[in-house]
Amino acid sequence: MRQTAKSEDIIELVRDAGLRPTRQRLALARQLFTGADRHVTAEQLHSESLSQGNSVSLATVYNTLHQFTAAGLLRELVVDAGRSYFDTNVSAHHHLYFEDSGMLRDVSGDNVAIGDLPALPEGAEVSRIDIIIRVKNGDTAG
Amino acid sequence: MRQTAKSEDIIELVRDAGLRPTRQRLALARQLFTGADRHVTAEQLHSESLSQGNSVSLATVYNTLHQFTAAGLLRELVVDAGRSYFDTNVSAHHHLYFEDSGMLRDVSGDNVAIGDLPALPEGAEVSRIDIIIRVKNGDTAG
DNA sequence: TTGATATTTAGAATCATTCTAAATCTACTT
DNA sequence: AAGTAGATTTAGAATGATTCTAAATATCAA
Repeated sequence: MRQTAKSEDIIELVRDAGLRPTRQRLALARQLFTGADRHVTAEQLHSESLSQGNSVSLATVYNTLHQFTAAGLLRELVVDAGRSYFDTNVSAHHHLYFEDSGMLRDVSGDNVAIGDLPALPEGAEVSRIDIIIRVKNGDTAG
Repeated sequence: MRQTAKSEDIIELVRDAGLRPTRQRLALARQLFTGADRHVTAEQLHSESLSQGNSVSLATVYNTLHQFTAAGLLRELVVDAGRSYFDTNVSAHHHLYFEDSGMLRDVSGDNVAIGDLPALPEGAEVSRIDIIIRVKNGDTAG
């Protein structure tokens, strides 16, 4: 779990990502990187922003999520066709996905072993391995 | 690799799924289940149908893909936000996803070992484990 | 053959996401 | 502190995949 409470730290975080520390980006970074790790959609983050009094457009939320992802601050998760989640935990780990509620929970990467991978074509390189354990019945916050 | 060439077999397949063997469904089943295993999108299957002279609407392609999936004849794959693939191979296996070309290739399930799963909440049950190995650079048909 | 029900279909509707072009900021430079 | 180039934000339009709707058509048991 990440813990970045101080304002200066948030400014640094954004600046280190090569981005100007604008009001919008700082507010979003604060939402994402202060407190426990989270899995959010663009819509969720947007409405959360508005309800906290941080006025920001949905387009900017999308832009920012992608910029943070490109900078390695977030990881994009594809668990559900037609909806992207962003994970603030970028260390090696996998996911439990509760199909009923749409909730996600992290699973330690240690619990899963990848054996021999098939030979990859010339020049190919593994960019990431996603493991999603889909669970039905059972409602748990995540 | 599945091999279901004969017409009677295709009719049986559709009927066993609890569906009426209509012209559209039979043509789609033939495209999907005759020959080697495939990974297709609705759009792909639709345009392939049309170019083979099998007139069918896109809505019916979507309906049919979902009905076949519910019947266990297909498995839906979520590898890319905003685009669903359907896999004719429903046995236990995983996937290599070529990010550049959007191509998929099967990986034997034997090569990947899942260790201790985390404790699931009361009543929860694993419905499926998806493993996607994302590959960049490297163009291979799949 | 007929009627009940399932299926197909065109086109509209939806939903997440991206694009566009104009307005507004940020951070240098004077 | 003012000027300015370039970055950022934004409303609203556009896109693209998918689903919905309601009417037309096909299937099947009797």
